[in-house]
Amino acid sequence: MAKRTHLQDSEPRVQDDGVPLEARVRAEIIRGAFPPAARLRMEDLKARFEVGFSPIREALSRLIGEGLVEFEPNRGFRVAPLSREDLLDIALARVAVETAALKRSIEHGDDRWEAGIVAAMHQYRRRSPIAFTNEATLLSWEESHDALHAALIGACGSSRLLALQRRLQDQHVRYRRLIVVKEVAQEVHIEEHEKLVELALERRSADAIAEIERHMMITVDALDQSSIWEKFGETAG
Amino acid sequence: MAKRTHLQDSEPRVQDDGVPLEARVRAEIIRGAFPPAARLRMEDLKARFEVGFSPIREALSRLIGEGLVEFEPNRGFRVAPLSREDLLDIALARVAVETAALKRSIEHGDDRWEAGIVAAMHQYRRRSPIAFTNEATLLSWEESHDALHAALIGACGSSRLLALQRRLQDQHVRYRRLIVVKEVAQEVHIEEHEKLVELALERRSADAIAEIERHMMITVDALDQSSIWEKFGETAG
DNA sequence: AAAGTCAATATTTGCGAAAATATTGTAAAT
DNA sequence: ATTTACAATATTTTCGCAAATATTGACTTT
Repeated sequence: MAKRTHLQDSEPRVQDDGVPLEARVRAEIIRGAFPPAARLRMEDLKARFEVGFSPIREALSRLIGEGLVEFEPNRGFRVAPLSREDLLDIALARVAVETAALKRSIEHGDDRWEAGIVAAMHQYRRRSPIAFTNEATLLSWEESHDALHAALIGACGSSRLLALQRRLQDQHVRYRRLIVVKEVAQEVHIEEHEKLVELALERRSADAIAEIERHMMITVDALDQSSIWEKFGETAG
Repeated sequence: MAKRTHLQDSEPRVQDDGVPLEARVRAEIIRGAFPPAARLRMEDLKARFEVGFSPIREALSRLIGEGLVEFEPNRGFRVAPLSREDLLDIALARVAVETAALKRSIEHGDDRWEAGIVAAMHQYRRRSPIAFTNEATLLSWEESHDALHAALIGACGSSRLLALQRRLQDQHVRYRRLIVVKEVAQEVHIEEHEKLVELALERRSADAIAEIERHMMITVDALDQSSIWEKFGETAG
């Protein structure tokens, strides 16, 4: 008889089919369904996603490239760990990618680009609630927030810069989800984006870039003020 | 730490086998062993690399994230296609990543960083031959060239920027291999790098960045002067 | 005790058959 | 001649077992 090792029965089976397995696993990781650095045992995943070994290994292999999963030969896959240092690295890389892309967008963007930003900003404002009562509200807000950032660089004309921004943002979201978002003062957050949008539309490249650099530290600061890093055994250097 | 107190009596085949399959496939693709956009049939790869389906699919899945392979569900994998537009995109993204990393390196680099650059420049100069008579000469030159670029940004302090640079460089190399490198005037090429090294060591950030931006167009220009794009059916807009 | 040995167990990795899906080729209908 | 239908073929994709490797634990030796 197979011996029961440790069951990970906290989360029920994920069923959403028709969606590629890779997307499903990615969503689970970003959502934080697995603890950071958790081992991803094949048997567990097989049961959870109700597929065989091959598709799972393939999906995880893809997610390595997205920075969400790590791999060591013969020792399997694990969720990418979280640390303050890593978050700083993400913020750094995002600044590099996103400022370059924004600069180009500001140079080349037409009125369609402008309209996209205005629309995204509107939706983001509308979806910023007083409080996050349920998960749907949070997800809706997050989606509009990320869409605004995407709209701002939408005219950069580089598929690679766009893809990199998306990838780094996914990695960033894992950290954002660690804080009870209540802690993020909504008014201030909205104002920052309004400022950023304004600068972009006025084609004030340098100022917009400076704003992004500042903006990217929000998550770092918020997490520093919580006591999250201690939980991960981080020395927070 | 895996301790090996008693040796295995038969040392396994160390030839190709010690190298992970992913690295072998990547090398083949970068080398141009498969034509751009070529379909990668499972049976073919299985025969070529002498492994089963699973390891191949896994390796290819990883290479998607490196931008060397494309995938379409139920239609399999293919080598990432090449085009002038794509090369411009790579150059663009490289400028974004590499200038950000170089700027930070110049700000934070210590004498160890400087020494690394000087050493890399020396080796690069030594390995630049009058003519590329055989493949080994080419590979040796390429390695030293890429190592110099890595050394320049080595003190940027961001593992993500370093990884991105490496990844984009791999993609870039596929294009560089298209030209008979003879066409690249060696003296000019060396001089450009000497200039770049000089500016970096003198901590002239803005000038060094401008030099990189200019430098990144070399491959584009060289390929434009050849008639490569027509071969790919490119309109070369 | 502490460290080493070795068997028992757990887990990952590779393999090829079989299922699922796409592509091609042929013939009938418009 | 062009399109449609459908069978025949080719290819991808999944699955579970078996092999390879890592981990655990009980037992011996120093």
